[in-house]
Amino acid sequence: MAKKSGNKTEDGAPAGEKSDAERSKEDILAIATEEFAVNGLSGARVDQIAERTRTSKRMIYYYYGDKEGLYQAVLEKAYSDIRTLEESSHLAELKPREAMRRLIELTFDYDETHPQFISLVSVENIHQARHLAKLKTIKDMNASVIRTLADILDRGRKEGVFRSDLNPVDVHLLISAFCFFRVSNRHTFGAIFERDLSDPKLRKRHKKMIVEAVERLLEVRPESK
Amino acid sequence: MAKKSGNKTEDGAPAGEKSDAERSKEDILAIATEEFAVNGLSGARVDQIAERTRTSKRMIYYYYGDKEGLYQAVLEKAYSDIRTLEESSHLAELKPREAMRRLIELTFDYDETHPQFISLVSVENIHQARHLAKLKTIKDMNASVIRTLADILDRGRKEGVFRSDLNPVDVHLLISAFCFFRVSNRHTFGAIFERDLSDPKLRKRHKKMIVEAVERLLEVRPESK
Amino acid sequence: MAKKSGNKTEDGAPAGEKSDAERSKEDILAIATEEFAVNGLSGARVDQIAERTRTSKRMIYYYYGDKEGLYQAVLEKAYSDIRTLEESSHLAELKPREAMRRLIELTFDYDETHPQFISLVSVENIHQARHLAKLKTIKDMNASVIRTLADILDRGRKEGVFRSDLNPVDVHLLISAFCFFRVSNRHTFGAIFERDLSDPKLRKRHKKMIVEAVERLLEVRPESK
Amino acid sequence: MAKKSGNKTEDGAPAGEKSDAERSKEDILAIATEEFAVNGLSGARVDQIAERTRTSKRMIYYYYGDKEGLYQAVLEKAYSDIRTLEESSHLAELKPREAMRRLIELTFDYDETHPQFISLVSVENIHQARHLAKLKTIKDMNASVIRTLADILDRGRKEGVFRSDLNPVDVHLLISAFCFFRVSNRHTFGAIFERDLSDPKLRKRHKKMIVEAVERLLEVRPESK
DNA sequence: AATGAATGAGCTTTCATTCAT
DNA sequence: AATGAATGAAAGCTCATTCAT
Repeated sequence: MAKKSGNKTEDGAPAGEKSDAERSKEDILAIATEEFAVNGLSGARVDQIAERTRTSKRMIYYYYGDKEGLYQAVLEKAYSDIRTLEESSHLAELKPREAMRRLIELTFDYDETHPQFISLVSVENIHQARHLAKLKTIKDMNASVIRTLADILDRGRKEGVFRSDLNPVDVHLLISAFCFFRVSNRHTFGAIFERDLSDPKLRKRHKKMIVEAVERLLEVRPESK
Repeated sequence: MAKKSGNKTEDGAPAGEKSDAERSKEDILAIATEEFAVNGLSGARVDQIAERTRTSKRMIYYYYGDKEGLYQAVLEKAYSDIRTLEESSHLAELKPREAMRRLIELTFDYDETHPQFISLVSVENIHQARHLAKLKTIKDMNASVIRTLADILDRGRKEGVFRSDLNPVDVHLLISAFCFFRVSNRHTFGAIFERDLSDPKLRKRHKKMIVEAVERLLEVRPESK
Repeated sequence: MAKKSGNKTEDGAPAGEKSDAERSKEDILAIATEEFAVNGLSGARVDQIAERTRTSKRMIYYYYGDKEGLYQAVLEKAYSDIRTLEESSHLAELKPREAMRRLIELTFDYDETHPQFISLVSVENIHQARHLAKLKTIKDMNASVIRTLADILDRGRKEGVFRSDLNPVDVHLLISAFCFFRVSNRHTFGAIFERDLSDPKLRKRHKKMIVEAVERLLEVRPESK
Repeated sequence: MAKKSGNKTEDGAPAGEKSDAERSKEDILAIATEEFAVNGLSGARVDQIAERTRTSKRMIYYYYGDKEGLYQAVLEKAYSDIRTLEESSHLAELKPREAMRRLIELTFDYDETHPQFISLVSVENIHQARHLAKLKTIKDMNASVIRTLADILDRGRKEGVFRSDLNPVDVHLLISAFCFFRVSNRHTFGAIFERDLSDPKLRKRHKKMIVEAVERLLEVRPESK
C-alpha cells in the first residue's frame, strides 16, 4: 500500500497504481454488488451499502448520482467481468469436440463461482432489463461468446463431427440455461426437491450431463444433416 | 347503512357459489400476483395493489396480515396452480418416448404461458426461497412431477429405449432449466442478442431442440448402460 | 369546540360544522401561508410548517401531495380570498366618482391589511407565475374587479364626468401598482428612504394621493376627448 | 503543465486593464445576479452558479465568503448600478415640466430594461430587506434621486407650474410604484388578465399614462395650494 | 367483517461548505 | 491565489402499518 503521499496523480501516476478515489469507487461497487444481488434493486438500502463501505453515503451520490446510477454501474461491471471468460481461454486452438466441451465447462464453472452475477441478472430480468438496455456496451457483449461458439461449430461441421442445422445462439441458450438455472434457482429447487445443488457430487454429475447432452445433440445423424 | 343488495353471505351462500369475501380475496391475490411479479417483493407497493383492487387497503391486512403474508399467499397459489399440470395429463397411458416428449412440451408450454409464475420464482430465488421454505405444502410439490417422470423413465428402461443411469430429478432439472430460462431471462437475453424470444418461429425451434436434446440424452448407448 | 364525538360526518354533519380533517387542512394552509410568505417557496421548510401545525409532516403530504402542491393550495386560497373584496362592496349603487374613490380605498386597505398575500404574489412572480398558471380558477379572477371598474368608468363617461379614452385594465394597473408596491417594497423603500410606510400618517397621505391622482387622471379635458 | 500563456498577473497588470482575479469576480457576480434573480436567495444553487462560471465553486467562497455574502455583493452591485441613472442625465438643465417628464420616462425605461434588478429587489423584500440593511452604502442611495426630484419640484413651484403640497419622496413612490410593478408583477398580472405587458404598444400607452397621471397630479389648483 | 384517516420510521437525495494539497 | 475531492446536516418524501369508528 506504500506511503500515502507517494501516489501523486498530477505528475503522472505510475501504471498500475490506483488513486484513493478509484479505490473508494471500487469499494462502493463491490459492496453494492453484494447488496443488490441479495436484496434486489428496491430492497437494497443506500444506508446499508454506505455503512459497509469505508466512505460515506454522501460519496455514493457523489460518484454515482443516485441509487439507480449505482445499480447501473454494478450491472455494467458484472457484465464486463464475464467477457474475460472466453477471451482468456484459447478454444480456437483445440479440436472442435474438445473446444466445445471446454466452453461448456467454463460456462458451468463461471456461473457456479459467480452466484452474485447470476442473481444480478435475475434482478435485472425482473425489471425487464430496463437498465441493461441503457448501457451502450451491451451490443458487443454477445459478440465474443457467439463468435467463439460459431467458430467451434463451424470447424466441427467442416470436420464432419457436428451437424450443421443448429444455430450458435440456440446452442448458447441451451448451455446457458442449464448452467444459469442451476445457480439462479438453487434455492427454490433445493427447497422443493430437498437437494443441495452446491454439493460437489451433484456438481460433477450435472457438469457431465450438460456436456453429454450438448455433445449428443450436435452429433451428425442420418435424419439431421 | 341499509342492506347491501341481495348477495348476503351471512345466511350461508349456496354451494358452488363464492361469497363476496372469497371473491375479494381472490381479486386481491390476482392483482398482488401481477404486482409482485413485475416489481419484486420490495418493489411492489401495498398502496398500488389496493388501488387496483376493488376492496380497500385495509382488507389486504385483514385477510393476509401483512405484505409478506400476502406475498406468501401469492407464492403458494402460484405453486399450487402448476401442480395441475401433470396431474391433468394422462402421460401414464402413453408409451415412454411419447410420454417424455409430451411432458417436455407441456413444461415448455406452461412456462411460456405463465411468465408471472416464472417471475415470482425468480423473485423468490433472489430472496433465497426464504418464504417458500415456510410453506407446509412444498414437500408434496415435487412428488407429482418427479413421480411422473420416474415412471416414464422406468417404463422406458424396461422397454430398453431409455438408458438407466440418469436420475429423474437431474432430467427434470435439464428440462426445467431450458424452459424456465427462456422465459425468465428473455429480457436480458433479448437485449444482448437482439433476439425476441417470444417470436413463434423461435419458440417452435426451441421446443424442438429441447425435445431432441433430451431424447438423445436418454438413448441407450454401449458406453452408457 | 363542543365534544369531539358530536360532529359525526356519516349521519350528515350540520351545516357550518367542520370535520377534524377539514380543520387540520385549514390549519396547515394557514401556517403554510405564513411560512411561504416569509421565506419564499424554496426557503420555506416542510418540517418547520409541520412543527407549527397541530398535525404531523406526514399529514401535509397526505393532504397536499408535496411541497409544491401545498404552495399551490396556499396560492389558490390567497387569490380566492381577495375576490370577496369587490363582490361584497356595493359599488354599483354609488355615483361614479364616489364609487371610484371607494374602489381605490378598498384596494388600498386590502393590500395594507394583507401583507402576506402581497408577499405571496411577489414570491410567485419570482417564479414567473408558473404555479398560478396551473390553477384553473385564474381565468375568472380578473372578471370581477375589471367588470366593476369598467362599469364605473362607463357610468362616469355617460354622465360626462370621466374621460373615455382609458382602458379599465390600465386604470386597474395604476391603482394596483401603487397600493401593492407600498406594501411589497416597504422594506427596501423603508431602508433606503428611512421611512416607515406603515406609519398611519403616511398611510392617510398616500391614500389621499392615489385617490387624487386617479381622479385627476380621469377628468375630462379638452385635449383628451 | 508549462506556463499558462501570456496573461501573467504576477508581474503587474497595466493600469486600466483588469486582472484575472477581477474579471473572475465580475464573472461570478454576473452569473450570480441572474441566478438569484430567477430563483431567489434560497432557490439559487451555489453549484449551479459555479458551473456556469469559468472559475470553480471554491473561488466563490474564496471571494465572497459564503452564499449570503455573494448575494449581498450582487445586491450592492445592482443598487450601485441604478444610481448612474439620474446622475448621468442633465435634468437640472431642463425646464421643470420637461425635466419631470424626462425623469419619469427614464425611470420607466430603466425598470423596463432591468428586470433582473426588479426581481432582486422583490427577492430582498421577501427577506424583509435584511441584507440591504447591512450595506453601508444604502444611506446615500436615496440622496441622488430625491435631490433631483426635489430640485425639479422646487423649480416648478417657484415658476408656479407645480403645486407645493407634495412631498418629493411621495411623488417618487408614485412613479416608482407604477414603473416597478409593471415589471415585477408582469407574470401574475399577465396570467390573470391575459395581457403581455412587454408588448410595445402597451408599453407606450402605459408610459404616457404614468406621465399624464403625475403631470395632472402636480398641477396647481385652487383647492390645492 | 369493513373502512377512511392517520402516522412513525426510515428512505433517497440535496445543499452549502470545507479539507488536503 | 487556487482547486478537485469530500462531507455533515438536513431536506423532501415514501412506505407499511394501524387507529377510530
